[in-house]
Amino acid sequence: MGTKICMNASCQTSTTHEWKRGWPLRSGGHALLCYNCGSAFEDSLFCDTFHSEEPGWRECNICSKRLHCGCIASKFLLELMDYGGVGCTSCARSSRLHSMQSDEIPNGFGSLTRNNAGDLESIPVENTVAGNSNDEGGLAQLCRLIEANEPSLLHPSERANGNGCLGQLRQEEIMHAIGDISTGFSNMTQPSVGSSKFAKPDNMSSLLDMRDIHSSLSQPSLSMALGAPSGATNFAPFPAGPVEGREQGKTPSFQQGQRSRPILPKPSKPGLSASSENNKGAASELRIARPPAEGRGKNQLLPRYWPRITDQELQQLSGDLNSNIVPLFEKILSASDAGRIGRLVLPKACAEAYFPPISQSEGIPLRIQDIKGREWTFQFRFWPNNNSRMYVLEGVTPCIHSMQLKAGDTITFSRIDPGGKLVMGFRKSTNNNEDTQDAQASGLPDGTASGETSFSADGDIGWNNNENHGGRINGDLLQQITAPTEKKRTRNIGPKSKRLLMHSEDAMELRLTWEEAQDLIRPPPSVKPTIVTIEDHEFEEYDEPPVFGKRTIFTSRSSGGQEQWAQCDDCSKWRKLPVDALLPPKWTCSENAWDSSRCTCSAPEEMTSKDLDNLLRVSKEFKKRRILESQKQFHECEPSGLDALASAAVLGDNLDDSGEPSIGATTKHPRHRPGCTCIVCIQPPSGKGKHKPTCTCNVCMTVKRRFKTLMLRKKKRQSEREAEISLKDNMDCKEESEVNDTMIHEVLHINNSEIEGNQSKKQTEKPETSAGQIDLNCHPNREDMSLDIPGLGTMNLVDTANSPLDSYIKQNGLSSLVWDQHGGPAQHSGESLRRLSDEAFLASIGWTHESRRD
DNA sequence: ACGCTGCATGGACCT
DNA sequence: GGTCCATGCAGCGTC
Repeated sequence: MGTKICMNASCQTSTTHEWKRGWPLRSGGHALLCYNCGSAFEDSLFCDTFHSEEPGWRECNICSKRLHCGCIASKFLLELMDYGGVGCTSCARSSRLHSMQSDEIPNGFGSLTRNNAGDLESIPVENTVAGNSNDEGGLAQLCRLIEANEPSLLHPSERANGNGCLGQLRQEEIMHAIGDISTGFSNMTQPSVGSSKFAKPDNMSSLLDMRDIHSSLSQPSLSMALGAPSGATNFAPFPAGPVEGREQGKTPSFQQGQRSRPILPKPSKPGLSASSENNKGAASELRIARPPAEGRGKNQLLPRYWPRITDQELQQLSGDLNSNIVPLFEKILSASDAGRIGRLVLPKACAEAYFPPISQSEGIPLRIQDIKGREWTFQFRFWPNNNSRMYVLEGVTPCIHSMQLKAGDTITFSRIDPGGKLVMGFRKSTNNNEDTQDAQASGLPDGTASGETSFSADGDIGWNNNENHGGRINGDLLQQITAPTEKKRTRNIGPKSKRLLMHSEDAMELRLTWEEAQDLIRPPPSVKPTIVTIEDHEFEEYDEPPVFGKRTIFTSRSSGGQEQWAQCDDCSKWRKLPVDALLPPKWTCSENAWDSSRCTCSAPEEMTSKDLDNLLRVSKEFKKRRILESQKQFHECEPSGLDALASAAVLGDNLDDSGEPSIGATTKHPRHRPGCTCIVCIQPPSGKGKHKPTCTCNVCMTVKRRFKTLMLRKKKRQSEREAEISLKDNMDCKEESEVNDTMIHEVLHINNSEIEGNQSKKQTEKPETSAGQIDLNCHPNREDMSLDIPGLGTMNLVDTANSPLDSYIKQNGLSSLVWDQHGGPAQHSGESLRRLSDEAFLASIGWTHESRRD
C-alpha cells in the first residue's frame, strides 16, 4: 500500500504496514489510522467513493462551486445544507458567524489547522481536548463541533454517540465542511459553542461507536425533509410513535439512537447503482435504502427491509398529511404473500419492532390505512416456529387486490406521526407492463404519485429490489422476480447480485452442451490408464480427473474427407489438423506436429478470412439452433437423468405411463414414509426368486410396466432421432452452399460426432471402439438412469435403454431363457418378443421364473 | 370437495 | 451452526 505518513504534525509517523483500523468507508474497508497517535494518514482522508465513483458532486447553492463527493462525512454535511441550502466554504464564510473561526473552536477544530502550504494539519489531540483519546484524531471532533453549534440538529442518539468521526474527508473537504457547518448552522438557532455537552468526552474512545455515528449520519435527510416545524424533538429523524413510546419510558431517549448499521446494505451492492447518482446530485432524489426508524426490540432490521422512500416523497407526504411520515419497512411480496391464502408473512424483526407486541398466537386486529385512505383491519398474529415466531398479517387479500399487487411488487409500511397510525403503500415492480405509470405510492394516503417513475429504475440503491441493474439484466431479473413459478431459480439469482447475470443469448455463446463437454474431455496428461474389463467391456481408468481439451471445429470436404481445425492460443491462427487429433487445453502452432509448414505462428493461415468467418458463423448458428432444440426438448419432453430417476422413484412408472393410476406422489418421498409404494420401497428385501411370471404383485407389475414403457419410449425416440438426422442432413446441405466450395459442410466436432446424442450410444454399444474417446460418464439425459434396480448393473441399464429389445436379451445372456420358453431358437415375432420381454427383464434382475423350473 | 388453519420443512441467508 | 421465511401440507371444518 506504500508508505503512509501520519497527518498529525507532531507525530508524522511514516509506516508501510503498521496502522490501526479506523472508520468504515462507504465503499468498503476501513480508513487507516496511525498506530502511534491514532490520527489519520494522509491518504486515509480521501474518500474511496470519491476516487472510484465520484457519485455525489454537488454545487453550492450560491456560487455553484462544486462540493464534496458524497461520502459519508460530506453527505452528512451536505444534507444538513439541504435543509437550508447547500453552501461552500467561501459562501459559508460570508454568511456564517464570523466569530466562528477555526482558531476559535476550542475543543473542535483547534486540532485542524492549515499549514503553510494551505493544507490541513492535525495537531495533537491532547492539545485541544483534555483527556481525549488520541484514537479519534482531529476528525472525530468535527462531530462535536457540529453538536456544539447546533445540538438540536442531531438525533439524540447521535449526541449520545458524540464520538462521531467524519473520517473520509480529505483536507479540502474538511475545510469545506467547516465552512458548510458554519453556513448550515448559521441558519439554525442557538449555536452554543462550548456547551458542557460538547466538552464532555463521553464515549470517545471506541472505534466501534464511530460506526454508530456513521449510521446515524447517514440518514438525517429523512427527518429534515419532513419539514419538522421546529425544535429538537421534531428534528429527531424518527420521532417516536406509540411503539417506541412504550420503550421510551424505559430508556432515556438520548440513548435510543440508531443502532449501529452500515450506511448502506452492503458496500458492494449499492455500488451497483451508485454511479447513477452521478448526475442526480440531490440526495433527496435517490431511492436509497434507509435504516428505518428505531423500533422496539434488539434485532437489527435486514437491509432488504429498509424503506426506500425518497426525501421528495417524504416531503410530499408530509405536506399532504400535515404530519411526519416515518417509513418503517418494506417487503417484496412473495408468491404466497400475494396468493389466495391472504397471509402476508412479516419479517420477524419488522413485526417485533414496529407492530404492537403480541403474546398470544391469535394475535390482535391491526388497523392499517392504505394509500387511498381506506382503513383495513388485518389480524396480526404469529405462529411458533423453530423456537421462534413467524409473524403474519392475515386477511390481506382484499387489500392486495385493491392495490392490484402481485408477487414481486413491494409493500411498504410507514407510520404517521403524531398518532402512530400505520400506513401501507406499495411500489410496483418496474418490469410490469404498467411500469410506465409506476405509481409509486409509498404511503401516500391520497394516492398521490410522487415521481417514482423517473428514478425508480436507476436511482434505487437497494440490492434486494428488482429495480437495479439496467438493460437486459434488469429485465431478466425482473422477469424472474415476478414469475412465481420461477421463484426457486430466481432466488439464487435475483436478490443478491452475487452471481453474474447474462442475457440468454449472450449466455448461449458461452454455453457448452453436454455433448460438447463430453467431446472436450481429455485424459489427464501423462497419466497411464488402467484397463478394466466390466461385463466384457474395456474401460480406461484414470487416477486423475479428466481435463478439458481444446475446442476444435470439424469440416468436411466435398471429396468426403474430414478436417479438423484448431486455433493457436498464441497467434489465434487456425491450423488444419488430422481428424483424430486430440489437443490439450492449450495449444499453439509450435505443437503442430502434423504440418511442419505451419508449426510456427509466423506461418500464414490456410483459410482466408472469409472462409474463416463463414466457418465460425455457421458453427455458431448451428450451435444456437442446437441449444434451442435441446431447450425445446427439455421443456417438451420427459424429465431426464437424475430428474427422471427421482421422478421414477417417486412416481413409479407413472412418469411414463400416465394411464396408470397414480401412486401418491409426495414431496416427502426420500424419507419413504410407511405405506410408500414407490419402486424403492416396494422391493422385497432379498429381491430374488420369489415371484412367478404370472405374479401380479406390486413389484412385478411395476417392473413389467417399467420395462414396457422403457422399450416403447426407446423405440419412439429412435424413430424421432432418425427423422431428425435426416432433417439435419438436409439443413447441413443448405449451409454448405453458403460457406465455400471446398467446404461442403461444417459443424462443430461435437455436433458432428453426436448430433443426436448418438455418440454416447455408440460408445456404450461398441465400447471397444471407445478407446481414445473417453466417456467418463454416461449421458445425464439418458432416461434409463431411472432404472435403479438392484441386480441390474449400470452397463446393463445403459444397454437396456440403448439397445433394441432383442439385442438386450442377447447381451444379457437371456436368449437361453427365450429358447427355454419356446423349445428352441424360435423366430420371434415382435409380438412374441414383447410378450417375452417382461419375463426376460424380470429374469435379468433376479426374478426367476419358478414356473420354468416347475 | 373445497377451503382454511396451523404447523413443518428446507433452502437461503446470516453470524 | 443458527435463524429466517417461503411454501407445502395434513387436519379440520364447512358446504
